[in-house]
Amino acid sequence: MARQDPLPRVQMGDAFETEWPGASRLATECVLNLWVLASQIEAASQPSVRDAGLGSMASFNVLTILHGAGEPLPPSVISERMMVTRGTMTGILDTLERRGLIRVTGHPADGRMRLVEITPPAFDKVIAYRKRVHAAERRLLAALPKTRQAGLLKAIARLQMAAAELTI
Amino acid sequence: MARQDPLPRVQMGDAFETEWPGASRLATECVLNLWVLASQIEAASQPSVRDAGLGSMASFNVLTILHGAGEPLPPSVISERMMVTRGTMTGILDTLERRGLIRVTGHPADGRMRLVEITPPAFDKVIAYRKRVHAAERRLLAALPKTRQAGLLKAIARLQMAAAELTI
DNA sequence: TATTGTTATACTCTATAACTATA
DNA sequence: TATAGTTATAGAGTATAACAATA
Repeated sequence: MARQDPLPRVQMGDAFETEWPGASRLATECVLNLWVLASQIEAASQPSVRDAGLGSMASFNVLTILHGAGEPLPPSVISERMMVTRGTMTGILDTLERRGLIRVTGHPADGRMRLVEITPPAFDKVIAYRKRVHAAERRLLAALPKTRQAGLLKAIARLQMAAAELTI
Repeated sequence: MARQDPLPRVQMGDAFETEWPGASRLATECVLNLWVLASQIEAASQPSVRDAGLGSMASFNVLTILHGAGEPLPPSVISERMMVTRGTMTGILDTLERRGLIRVTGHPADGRMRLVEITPPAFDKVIAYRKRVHAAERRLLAALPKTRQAGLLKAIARLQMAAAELTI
């Protein structure tokens, strides 16, 4: 009787838990293979983001945040959501502006702030690209039955909560 | 009766599937929150890798590959496993050598190749760091009962197989 | 001819620290 | 004083393309 379950990419040896006292083989394999899967998805995304005229992943993240917000945002808000410094954000926004993907204006109420706005061409590109992304997401998750998808999402939600206090 | 299940960080609106024909809300939420979780883990790892004297994430990946291989490897093998070009690998190895974490020697059989070896101090640092990592992995996964952990790993394995052919 | 590694070049992202302008 | 943004500086990682050495 042959094995039917697929094997994860990264597997620890049988002696893992004796070699590493205090470690859990199952936990380590979960984390490592989660990271491998995320890398696979990012590797598939990166070229397509570039080909769609949306620049790099960091640039695309800014556009996604602006698109999701539905309104112009100040750089400080974007830098907080992306967990980068304000200085880093200035550089990313410079790149985006040079490519014509955003427009930066002054804040009407607070002279210290600026407002970042997605341009119409960039908006259209984001729409077109998201169509392809959502279709790809559906194809990918089709590897799991719906009930397993729901279970996966629930597990991820629990891990997100735990990861918020994770220290290494 | 209050809700007990944790909610994922990223949630699509109720109208998602009508706004994006061909999309699956569940699939999109799975992929996005998987990416958020991976980002959380990476954000927690990055400073600790640096503090452990192991440089950046790319440097640490090289050391992990060498540590796991248990023998010196040529740069071309490492660059393939990390999915970066040979030119990029030259730069990463330069950084590692400057920090005294690797040693590079000539290949005894093929004059075109070189062999990259982890240094004893780097080896010790990797051991010490992995102890902490494996303990953190166990703490993180403790958010799920063992049977859920096993189900998660199986789901990840299936998605890895599907992701290998993913095009966006 | 094919492969391995290096170099030159360029770009993006990243952080820290000092600075200006505004609140 | 505190906040928002920019600039200067530095460094890491990334790719492409051309190149030398070796197989």
